[in-house]
Amino acid sequence: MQTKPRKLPVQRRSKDVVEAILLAAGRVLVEQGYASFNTNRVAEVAGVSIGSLYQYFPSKESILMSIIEQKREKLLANMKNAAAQCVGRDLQGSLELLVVVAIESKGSWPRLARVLALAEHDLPIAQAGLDLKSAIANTISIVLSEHDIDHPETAARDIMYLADALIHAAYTSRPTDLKILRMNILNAVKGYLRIF
Amino acid sequence: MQTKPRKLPVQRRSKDVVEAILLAAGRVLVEQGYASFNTNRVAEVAGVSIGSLYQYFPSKESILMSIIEQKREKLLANMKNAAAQCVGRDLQGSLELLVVVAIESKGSWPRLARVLALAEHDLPIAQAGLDLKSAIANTISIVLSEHDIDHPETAARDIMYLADALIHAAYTSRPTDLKILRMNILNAVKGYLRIF
Amino acid sequence: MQTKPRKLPVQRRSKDVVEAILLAAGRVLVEQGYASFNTNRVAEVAGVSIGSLYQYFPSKESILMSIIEQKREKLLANMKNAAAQCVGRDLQGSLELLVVVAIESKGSWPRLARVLALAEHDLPIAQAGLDLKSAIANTISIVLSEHDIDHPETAARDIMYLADALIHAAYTSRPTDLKILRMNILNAVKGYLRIF
Amino acid sequence: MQTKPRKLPVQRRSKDVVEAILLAAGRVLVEQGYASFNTNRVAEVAGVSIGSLYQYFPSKESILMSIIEQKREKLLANMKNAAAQCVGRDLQGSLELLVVVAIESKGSWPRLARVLALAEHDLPIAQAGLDLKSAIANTISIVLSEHDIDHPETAARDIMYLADALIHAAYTSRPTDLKILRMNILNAVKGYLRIF
DNA sequence: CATGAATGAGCTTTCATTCAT
DNA sequence: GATGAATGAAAGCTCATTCAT
Repeated sequence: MQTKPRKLPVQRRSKDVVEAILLAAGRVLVEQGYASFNTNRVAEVAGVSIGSLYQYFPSKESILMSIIEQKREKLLANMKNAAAQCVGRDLQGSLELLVVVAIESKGSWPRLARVLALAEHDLPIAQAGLDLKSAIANTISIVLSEHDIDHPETAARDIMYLADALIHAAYTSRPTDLKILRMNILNAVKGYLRIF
Repeated sequence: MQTKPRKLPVQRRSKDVVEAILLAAGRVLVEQGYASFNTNRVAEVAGVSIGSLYQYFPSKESILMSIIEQKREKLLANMKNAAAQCVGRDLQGSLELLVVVAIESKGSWPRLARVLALAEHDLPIAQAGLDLKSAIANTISIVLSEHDIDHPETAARDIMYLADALIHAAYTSRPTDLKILRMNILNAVKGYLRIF
Repeated sequence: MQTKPRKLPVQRRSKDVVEAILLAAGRVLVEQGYASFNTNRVAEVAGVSIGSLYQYFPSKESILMSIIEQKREKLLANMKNAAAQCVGRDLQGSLELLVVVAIESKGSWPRLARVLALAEHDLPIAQAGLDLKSAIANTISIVLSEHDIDHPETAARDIMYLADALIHAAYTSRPTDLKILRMNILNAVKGYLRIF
Repeated sequence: MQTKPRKLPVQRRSKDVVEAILLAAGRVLVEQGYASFNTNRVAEVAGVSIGSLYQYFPSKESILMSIIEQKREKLLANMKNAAAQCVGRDLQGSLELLVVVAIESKGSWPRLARVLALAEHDLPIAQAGLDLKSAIANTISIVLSEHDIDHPETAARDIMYLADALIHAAYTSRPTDLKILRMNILNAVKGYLRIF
């Protein structure tokens, strides 16, 4: 199974098509579920012919991978940005920044995040995706190290999962007060790190 | 789509068949992934004819639901048992008990637990499964109420997700020290509840 | 494919079972349609195990054939009886008698009669059923001969179909006045035979 | 169950495929019977892949419906045409015209007509098919009204069934003299209508 | 004989992918 | 490049029939 995009979309038009496909794929995943996710549907929703879809994505799986990478790249960028702003702050302030970014990122597509997690299980390990995940964890880990947290890598990973879980829980039930959510995550993280 | 078991396995033999199917389904989910989960494969792994599978499960989805219910029923029983032992204890001691039970339950099939949690979103709402989830949350919620925790229902739900996330994170990377895992969860929970 | 009943039901109990199966088969055909007619369903509706059903009917088709034969035997008996009473009457009176019998026979299970008539084409030619059909036509044909009708065999056959068609038409739309139906059939038959 | 054609065959090629499928379906129905009618067989006989079949027909049933509609549309057109030519004629002449059309239509596929009648029993009520049936009856009914026949709707329906029955009877036995068939139907109809 | 669990061929339908236009 | 009709492997599911109990 091919999983790398068949060609890099260099031209303007190509980029639009790729973007439309990824958008449509996200919509299908969220609205119809992973089991109903199929290339014909995606192409239709994207307003693109199935032939064109295969021009840019060599397989169904490659579409999923691309979405995952896309989302992770964005998250990584945001996280790096937040980490940069952490310099000079205390740990509590730093965590706050990171949590806000996490909520903003996942919170804007909470259902998609969940479906992608399911999809990732089914995918052949895509190094690109894993590398991004590591990079994100690493970004957090560096912030933690600067405040002398033990096992910063493990802690970073745990914190990511922990935040994800609470964000998901919040968006699963109805109306979500983001302030409270932020506070809850922060408290859990601080508890985990034993900062009181 | 039918999702209720077609005939209740009353006889010994039937119970064996149903058990074999659920076991096989779990193996397929864990070893081959959600996308490869299909009735033919499950029947084959279970050593049962496809016809027999459909005698007991009216649809592919009903198998998933049954596993989820089975696992949740066991967890609920364990949780109720733990909750009973919580009477008279302080909050910290109670939480410790509950966390241990959660780790023991999910920890014995961590990968399956994860796939099921994610797969659930792809399923038509199965009231039985949801009810069990509520019942579990409720069991925790009652313990929390006895110690005057605010919003015990929300807290109970969040704690469940939080614990799941850290258990999953722990089992995803390799060797897991259960004591440390327990402590980490407990700390996060205590932080979430603002008990220091 | 086996089509003859596997054993003649000599004992009382056997007769009941056979009767129950034929009755159930008729109900299934009428209520669920030919496509939904299957041995498991018939056995269930009959309150008989699928094993027992196959004790008395070697195949699905044999059940259909048996119903057809059963109904035809009854019709044949009634027709013969009517034909006997025709002796000495004029043609018009004779036809009236036969038409009344036809209406009474088909009219008591019009929907089933229709399905069976159509289903018969799907069956391997069952000599028993065909023989009965011929016998019925023959009974009519003899009456016709006695009044010097040309081509009495063809006429007999045509009259049968003609009557069936009008009976079916009548029962397809709602409330049916049997007197009018009888008159209509009689008029058509008389027209066909050119008796005015 | 889907029953409406999935995509309208606008292009030349599509039309060919749809036509091939309907033709093949008719052949299978006639040569192998309703019970042996299945999509794989139809696709094979049509020389089309099973996938293509499902591009144009969303279900097995939709194929049946399409044949029924196709045949009825043709019959309706012929009937309307005949009815138009009836203007100014006397009743006897009008009936003759209609009977000729009926014989020509049904007579060209007598066995198929029968199987379709059986199939129709199993189909969810397809409004299109029913409407066509009504339209045909209505066409006849209008002709009858113009000659002051009582209950023209009922009479129209009865005549349709009556003619079908005699056509079927004629084609069921061997060689059929169409002139005699026409005369027989006409006589029966005239008898039914009490025109002598 | 009665039972009904078990079987598996075979049917319906879907969907990833290709390729002629 | 774009298109979308066509393909067919593969999945979901049914049901006629058998056979161990």
